[in-house]
Amino acid sequence: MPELPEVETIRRSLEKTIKNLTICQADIYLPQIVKIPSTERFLEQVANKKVTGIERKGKYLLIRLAQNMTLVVHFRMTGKFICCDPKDPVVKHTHLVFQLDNNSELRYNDVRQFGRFYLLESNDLNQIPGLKKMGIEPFDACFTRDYLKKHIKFRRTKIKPLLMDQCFIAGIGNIYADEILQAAKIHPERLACSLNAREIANLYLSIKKVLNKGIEYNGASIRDYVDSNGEKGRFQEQLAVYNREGEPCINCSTAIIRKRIGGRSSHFCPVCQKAADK
DNA sequence: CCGTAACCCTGCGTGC
DNA sequence: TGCACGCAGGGTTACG
Repeated sequence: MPELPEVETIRRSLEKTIKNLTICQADIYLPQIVKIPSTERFLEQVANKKVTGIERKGKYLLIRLAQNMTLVVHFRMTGKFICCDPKDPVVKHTHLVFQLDNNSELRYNDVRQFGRFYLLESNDLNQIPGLKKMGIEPFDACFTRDYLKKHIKFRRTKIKPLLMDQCFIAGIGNIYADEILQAAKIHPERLACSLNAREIANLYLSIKKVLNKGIEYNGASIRDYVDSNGEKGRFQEQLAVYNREGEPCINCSTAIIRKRIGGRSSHFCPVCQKAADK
């Protein structure tokens, strides 16, 4: 499930493999993957476009093309790119194929079919609601401890769902939210407005530290995430709480709890991450 | 503003 | 061996 560190890893690998290549043509095998424009216009407009750069905003990947066009990709749960030889067998769940001018192919594979593609003029990206409403980038210079403090103070929601709210901060999903709260020693059900200055400072540092570590380890390969060269990440070996229900806490050996919070399964240490008194 | 739930979809684990 | 079922998960949308 590509979150910020996984998408950043994909971005970096694509920068090496497809930047400055030209897309000769594309084939769509699952039309619903392409949200904007129609499949016909998509195929027509993407053909013969040079890839000029690859950027990331939150969990979105932005493939910049010639003539001021941008191909936007959201991987959701199981989407991935595969760079390969055209002769390589087309594996199951391949929904989109781009033929490149160096006789290679970039294939989009997505078991759950939740991922989405958009092809737009670069100044029209606000047509994608998730980009228009996107919150601050955790590595933006404007994201400071004071910024976090200011925006957290009046929110009467639980801290974990807030961390995962893409309108609040961009790029944090279920895995990294659990890991960030563990690092900050904050219970996921604490109300955001109840955090004191010390806790907000810890949370701020933990957001940066955990996301940076995720990038450093090339993302987490839970289930079957791989980058566009088929490389697995190693962050899953560093997880302190996620997917560790019943296993001992790395600090105090207490069994890690799993609980549904805000409709998502959440993992935390009941001792290190104390709940607020009711 | 906040919480809950449905929806999209397939693979996998479980129970029979 | 195999079927039926429920669950997982991100983001969007609907509703109270």
